[in-house]
Amino acid sequence: MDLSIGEVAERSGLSVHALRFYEREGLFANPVRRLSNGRRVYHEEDLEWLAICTKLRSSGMSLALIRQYIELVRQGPGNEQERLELLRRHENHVRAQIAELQETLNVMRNKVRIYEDHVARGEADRLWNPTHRPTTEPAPDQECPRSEGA
Amino acid sequence: MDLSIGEVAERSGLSVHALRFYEREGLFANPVRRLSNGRRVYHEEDLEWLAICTKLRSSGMSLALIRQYIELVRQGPGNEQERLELLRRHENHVRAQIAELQETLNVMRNKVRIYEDHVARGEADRLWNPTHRPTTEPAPDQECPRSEGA
DNA sequence: CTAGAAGCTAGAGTCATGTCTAGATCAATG
DNA sequence: CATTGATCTAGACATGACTCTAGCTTCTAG
Repeated sequence: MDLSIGEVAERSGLSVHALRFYEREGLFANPVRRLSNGRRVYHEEDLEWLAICTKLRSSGMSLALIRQYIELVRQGPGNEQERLELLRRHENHVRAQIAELQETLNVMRNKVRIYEDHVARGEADRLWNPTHRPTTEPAPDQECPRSEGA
Repeated sequence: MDLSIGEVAERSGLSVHALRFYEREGLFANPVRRLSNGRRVYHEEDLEWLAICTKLRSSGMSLALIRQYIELVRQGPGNEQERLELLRRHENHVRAQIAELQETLNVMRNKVRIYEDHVARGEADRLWNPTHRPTTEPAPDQECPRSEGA
């Protein structure tokens, strides 16, 4: 079952532009074939790959890394070790991302509130006690207040 | 305790360029003050904010969104509802990211192997049975093979 | 007083990841 | 046969988030 670039675009969710771009970037395992009139022909396996590809992309794998991987695939059997290592590295990367995101959630829950209190108190402080700044310089090099100054 | 831009850069992990850039982009709650000689003065609370900021960034919050948030903070109390909503939206975004990353891990575990099998079989197929392609056109418009052709 | 480090501004450059345009070809249709 | 729509190529443009440069000032140490 042959597929045109338009069909692949529709089914993969990528634009035809992106598909041509991916091809230029060498992201297809099998170089995309052409009809005698120059038009690209895709097959189901390309869609499968694009689905994986999109998933990897959305997890933050760069096109450069995906290309590295697909280059190994293109070289054929024998380098499974390297492929695995590459994927493992990304897997670790993904795990780290997840951990960091979890932490960000905590930050958002706690720290942001605390920070807002800081700001609120800071504002109040400045409103009521504008003399708490000068520390580095005696007199002429004090900070010039911006909005409150004039 | 006043801090120069260099000190803040060192302690925040951001470059001095980035700090000036962030300022231009309006990412500081309190506009950065200057000494009479024009140099920026930062304080501990700026470092705290930058820490949060960096966390939000690393979780994929865009500078634009961070700016929206900090603008609400700048407007002072009264819009806590909006701030919360903004953070909640990002929180959901982060959750979605985590879910997607988990799924990506599964994909990497399973699908990639399967895909590689496909490719392997596909290659073998083509090597041993080069007649399985022509489907759309009778004869003159068959695909022109690329590497194997010549 | 002078050299070197650190700051300043405005604006140009970079990188990744696409998106869009122009101008041409080709296929199907009224 | 003319139009419409899908495709092609090469290359320009866009965006986000920085990064770097040029040219100048200012601080600090010797």
